[in-house]
Amino acid sequence: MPASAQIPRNKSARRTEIRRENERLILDAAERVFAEAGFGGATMQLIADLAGLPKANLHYYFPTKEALYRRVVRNIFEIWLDAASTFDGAEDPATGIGGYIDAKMEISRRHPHGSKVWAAEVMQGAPVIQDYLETTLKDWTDGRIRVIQGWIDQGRMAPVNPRHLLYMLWATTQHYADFGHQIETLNHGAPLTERQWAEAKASVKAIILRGIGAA
Amino acid sequence: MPASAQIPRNKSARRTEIRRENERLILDAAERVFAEAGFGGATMQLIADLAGLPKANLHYYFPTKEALYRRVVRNIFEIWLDAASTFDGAEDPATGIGGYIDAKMEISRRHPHGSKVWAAEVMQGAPVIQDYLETTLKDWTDGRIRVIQGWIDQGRMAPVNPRHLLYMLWATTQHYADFGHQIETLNHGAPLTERQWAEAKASVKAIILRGIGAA
DNA sequence: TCGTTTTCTGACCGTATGGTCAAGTCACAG
DNA sequence: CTGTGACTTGACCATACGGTCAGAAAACGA
Repeated sequence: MPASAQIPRNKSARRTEIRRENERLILDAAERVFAEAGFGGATMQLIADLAGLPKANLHYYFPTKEALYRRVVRNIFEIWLDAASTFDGAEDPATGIGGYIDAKMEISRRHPHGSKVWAAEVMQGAPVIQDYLETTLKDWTDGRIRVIQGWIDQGRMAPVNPRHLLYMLWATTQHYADFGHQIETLNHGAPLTERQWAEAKASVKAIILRGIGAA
Repeated sequence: MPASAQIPRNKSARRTEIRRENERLILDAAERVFAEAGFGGATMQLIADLAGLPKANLHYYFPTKEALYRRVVRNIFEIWLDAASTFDGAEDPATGIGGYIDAKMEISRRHPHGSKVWAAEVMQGAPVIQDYLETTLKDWTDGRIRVIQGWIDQGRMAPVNPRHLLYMLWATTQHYADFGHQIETLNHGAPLTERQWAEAKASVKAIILRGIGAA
């Protein structure tokens, strides 16, 4: 049993690995470039350089610039939807909404590029993900509105408009990603520290939870 | 005194008029195209078509695409700063912050394109207006934080972090412009009605003012 | 080792875009 | 009416970009 042999568990494990690794490199680079330059301002050459691959290689894995962009947007949308689960298990608004704020703030912190790509896509009229807005997002929103309305009916929180509450949650949490550069500039040009992120989360939760009478 | 004479108050009033009118046409078209396609995706040809002028004429009034873009961004920044005045005259937080919310919501409604251009610019790291962030915006922010801190010290509102309160105000109000398309999609594809805008404003004010203990 | 399939890549192409220019047209002062 | 200078515009140019392709290299199964 020679130790030199590469352990190909199943057939062509190495090739699968290569493919996965390169797609990862390309998607990471693309997310960043799309975020920093927008779809129109991004160039395949720049993405290729950042990924450390020749441009032609990008077109081997992703046929067109738009296909690559689609994948980037879909990825962030899925991350975004995952955070939604926080909402579901909760019994009371303080836990459910507080947890949702924490989860979305964490996404803003961990995936600032993806967040910006999503924002830019929506701002430009969602040419690529309009169907997601009309189906998945709409269903999710309607469901969450029902949950909030339930809390209101049970007297667990003030009778606010659930839809606008949701918009406020989205706006406030995403702001820390999308306008991160502005926040950084107003923070003497330095990124928020661990402590400052905690302060931000606490502030947002404090104002909103008290604002809906669930503090 | 022949009535036919064009009343040129000062010299070459007609030419001044032509220039002003054309710059207006170009800036309006540019604001919209930059908002819908981003700086990189916008083309001078598209802006020219929308303005109803030949492309070469755009370059007569604005030497480069970037110069045109600069003007668009500066314009929205000035509108944005004007709304800030609402903050100043107020004695108590309910009036000051409530008025600021109204003013910024109104800007989101009246200038959705400009708002998006501004957002995209900041998201991309503010390559054009970085100096504004570091000077004007920073000064304004510091001043307003002092005002809010004053209210807190006087016991007129809860001791929230003034900076994060400001961020929340910006985020929430701009959301109605920047994510207007998403909001419209979730509103059965229709723009918000007069009544719905009023509801939005009222909801935002209710939650925030109660959230800071100024309701 | 050998043939097959997948991955890699430099060179190339057609097009679209920002910008230029020279020859016009028009406003207007004298 | 005429000269001057501001405005207009179709035609043009250089460049950059998305995308293609043919052939080399590497991985793989037998």
